[in-house]
Amino acid sequence: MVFTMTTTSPQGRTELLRPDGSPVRVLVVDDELSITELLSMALRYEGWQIRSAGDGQGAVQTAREFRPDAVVLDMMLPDMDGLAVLGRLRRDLPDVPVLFLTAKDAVEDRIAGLTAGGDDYVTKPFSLEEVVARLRGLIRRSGAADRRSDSVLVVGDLTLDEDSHEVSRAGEGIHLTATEFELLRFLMRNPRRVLSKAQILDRVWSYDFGGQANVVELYISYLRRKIDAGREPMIHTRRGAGYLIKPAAS
Amino acid sequence: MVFTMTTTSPQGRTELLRPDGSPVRVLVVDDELSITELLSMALRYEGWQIRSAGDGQGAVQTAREFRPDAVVLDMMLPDMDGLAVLGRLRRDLPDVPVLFLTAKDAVEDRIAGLTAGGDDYVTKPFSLEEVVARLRGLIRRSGAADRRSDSVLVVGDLTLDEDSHEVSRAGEGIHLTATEFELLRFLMRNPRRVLSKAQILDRVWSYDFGGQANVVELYISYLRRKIDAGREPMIHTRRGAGYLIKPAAS
DNA sequence: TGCGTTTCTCAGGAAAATCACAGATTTCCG
DNA sequence: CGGAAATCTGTGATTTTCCTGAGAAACGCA
Repeated sequence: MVFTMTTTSPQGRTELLRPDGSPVRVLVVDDELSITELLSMALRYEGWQIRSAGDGQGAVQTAREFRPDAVVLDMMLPDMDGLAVLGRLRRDLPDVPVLFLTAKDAVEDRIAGLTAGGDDYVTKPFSLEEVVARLRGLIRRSGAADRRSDSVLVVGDLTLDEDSHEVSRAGEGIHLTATEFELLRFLMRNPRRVLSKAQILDRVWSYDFGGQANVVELYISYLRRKIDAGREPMIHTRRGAGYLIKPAAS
Repeated sequence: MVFTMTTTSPQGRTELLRPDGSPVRVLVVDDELSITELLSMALRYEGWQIRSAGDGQGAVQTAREFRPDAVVLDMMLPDMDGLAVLGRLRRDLPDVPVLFLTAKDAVEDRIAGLTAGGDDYVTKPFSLEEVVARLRGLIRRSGAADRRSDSVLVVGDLTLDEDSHEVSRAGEGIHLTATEFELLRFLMRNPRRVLSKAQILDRVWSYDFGGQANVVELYISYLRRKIDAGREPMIHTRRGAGYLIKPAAS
């Protein structure tokens, strides 16, 4: 199936659509309600259609009739092993890409071989930006074989490549740390739109982050040094509201 | 049949296509479900169309109607000998190339005779990179005999010949061990793209590897000594994300 | 069998990234 | 202009991630 990119979202964001123009469908499987709720909300915000399940049984059943374009699957389910669920899912939907959720320390053993099939995983606790980015990648790549990968975000003379993790402004390469990269990606995916510190914290930092809220200020400061240094600034503060990024020209 | 190479895959990777533009078809035959699953997933990711069978009977039957462009065949099947299956397959598809899967300790001379006919084999446990590479080779050669050049990967002044296993940078030959070669091949097949340690491990090491994840770091270190030694580095670390290779120029 | 090569584990150390804290600076508003 | 609130940023502690030397074990080959 070929997914297309359009910029017709009400937010003015780029979003993925199925060939018939209907929204992408994602199935979320996790036994913790708080996680499925969190993910459902974040993914709906992407304009996707979400269905969720709390166990393997439900997952297989829902998948059969919902026919999702991608699945987010917790490896630790009450009724069956993540791999068993995967097997059943694959029987009905042979090509559906799967994003696994796994505990930080359980990573190495059972994930073996899974990323080789084009699937991917994130460790708990994750950040929503990470999940969304990985899902977008999976969905994009699962599409028919003949489309250019549109993995580059552009705002003014600033570009960010999600595949190579390369960032450059006015042609000049810029090195960013992992957190800086995710923050900039979030900003660039929402250009000209004010994002509150709370929103940023919720999206870019993992859901169990317990630190001081001013990390956002700190990382905005880091980004400015690297992105805006000496140039016309692109990152702006809206005092009392948040931050936004926009092309330097306007 | 002549297969053509295009670079239009969503990953920006080179991929094989049949003359009519339809995907290459591969039949996977193994009695262990986990193996057929693993291979199916990995080969689908190459953009190929996969069908699998769990025994000789099913293999012959599936082959008859699926008409694959290549077959991956475990020599150890429950119902019939690998040779018998081969014979039957050849009756319907005289020219289809076969990649044999064999146990490490299996008698090699039996295989040796078979591979003389343009077939090939890998021993279990295998790495996916190896299987994919061999299959690509078989399919390519079964098509037209005269597109040797396609077996050379080039990134900047670094070249790697998948047929002769020769590697050179700036014209200077470099000796690599088997593992180093496979790692470099994987990197070079995905230039300018960040590959996580998990992806690399899943692809380059055999599916039953149970060791420490830092072998990847170790072999990256080895490669750097040989590839980047003294020169402008081509292998880059994206801390917290993975590694990527790109031409020294940019 | 014996020797050189290759693969891999282990562990120390270096480097980088993350973040808390607090003082400096800016903005807003009366 | 003055003060309060909000934001910015320098410093350094802590944690995470990565690199690589040394050596053990497995392998390949004569």
